[in-house]
Amino acid sequence: MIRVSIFEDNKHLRETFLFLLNTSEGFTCTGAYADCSTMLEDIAANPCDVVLMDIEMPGMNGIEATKLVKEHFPKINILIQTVFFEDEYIFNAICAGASGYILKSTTPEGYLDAIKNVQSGGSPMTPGIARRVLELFKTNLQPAKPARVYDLTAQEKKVLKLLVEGKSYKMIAAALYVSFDTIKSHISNIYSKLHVHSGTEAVSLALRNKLV
Amino acid sequence: MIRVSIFEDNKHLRETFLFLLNTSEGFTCTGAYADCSTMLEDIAANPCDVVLMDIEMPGMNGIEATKLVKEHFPKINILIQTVFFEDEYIFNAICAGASGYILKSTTPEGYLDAIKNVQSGGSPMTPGIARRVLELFKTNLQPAKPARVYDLTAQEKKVLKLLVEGKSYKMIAAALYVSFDTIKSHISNIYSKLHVHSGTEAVSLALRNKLV
DNA sequence: TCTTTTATAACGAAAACGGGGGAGATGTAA
DNA sequence: TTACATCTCCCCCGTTTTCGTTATAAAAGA
Repeated sequence: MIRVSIFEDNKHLRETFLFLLNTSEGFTCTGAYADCSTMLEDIAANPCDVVLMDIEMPGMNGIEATKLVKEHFPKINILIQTVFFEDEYIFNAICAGASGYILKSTTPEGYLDAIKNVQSGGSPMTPGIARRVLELFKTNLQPAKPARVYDLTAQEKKVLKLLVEGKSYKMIAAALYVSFDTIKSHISNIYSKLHVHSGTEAVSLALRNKLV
Repeated sequence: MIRVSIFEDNKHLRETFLFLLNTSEGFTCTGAYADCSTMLEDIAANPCDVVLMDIEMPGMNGIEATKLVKEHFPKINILIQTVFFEDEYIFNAICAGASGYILKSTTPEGYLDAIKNVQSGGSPMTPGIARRVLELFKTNLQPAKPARVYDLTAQEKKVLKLLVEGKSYKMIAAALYVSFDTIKSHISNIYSKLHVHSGTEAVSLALRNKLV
């Protein structure tokens, strides 16, 4: 039995979902709300597994609400449903922690499938949405990696990592249980391998090239 | 009629797909190949709408192949199918231009649905894969990341930028046409605003939070 | 108007850093 | 075996950075 909470400002739609869930095998609706003003209390009072979240709502919108729910109830799977097919929304919804994103043009069976899907660890998306997600993924996250290793040894990588964390030579020495001079020696070697001449340069290069 | 090319090294699977496609309404298989050695010529000789691509193949792997196909035939939709449920593969496949990613555990009907889906502009993904994609999306691509501005002034931002580029105080002073002591002063202010106590820490924080 | 912020600049001292050399103890590869 | 690389440590030396404090003029805000 999947417990679902509904946040949807349109009365007709909200009651349609409520009816659909309560008359379908394996689903139960634990709450249907018109806005998110008392959302956290509502969910706390009526626990659920999945939240069906509208984006466009008076007061707090569905994306902000998603973020909040995820902060307080990280285990709840949130299924966004909207009429908006826009990158900005998709992008923000995903980053807010939504696990699925479907359009309101979805059929009732599609809704139930999506809820089942999201609850079993999937991420249902209207086909076109999924394509947009991949496009966003590709364009925003291009090169994957230059993957150059610069031939740093294991110890040197540890030292570089600590350096990137802002540690001083002294602190790095303490952290690795070796002497100050050993760290100096390692760092000197790191600099020559990375072709840099200062800690700031090394950190910059390391972070830009994802060496750490 | 959706024209499909198959790249799959397993003979049994390859022939199964071939049979499935040629006996299903609305599909036709224009070629079934065991490797990608002559892939571009194969596709040029037998045009298709969708490529069903295996990842693990002798010689060129499916991800490299995907990249190549997309370069030469950008309109072809590529559906990756594999036994591997690994972030690294998913990530690279998407970046290579794949439009769908399904596991080989998918049913025959699932395959046909996926092919139809990918051809009509969707991005079919095995439920768990979709979830992984969203996770990767979220972790690799923090939302625009305004986060905190730390109230750095314009001049301080310039100084920080130069610091991140690995410049020394002296070089920064020269670059901004001010005195060495002025830079000392700015950097001191930057550190206190950023709550750091060294250049490496400042650079690290600046890059991580995309302040520059 | 008065106050605050910003950018500029200076001095001094302690701490940290960067570069140079050398050297012994490993373990592995040729 | 002889190399080679790695990790460890030490010394010296000069430079750079960090952290104080102080101060002035300009700009912006109340």
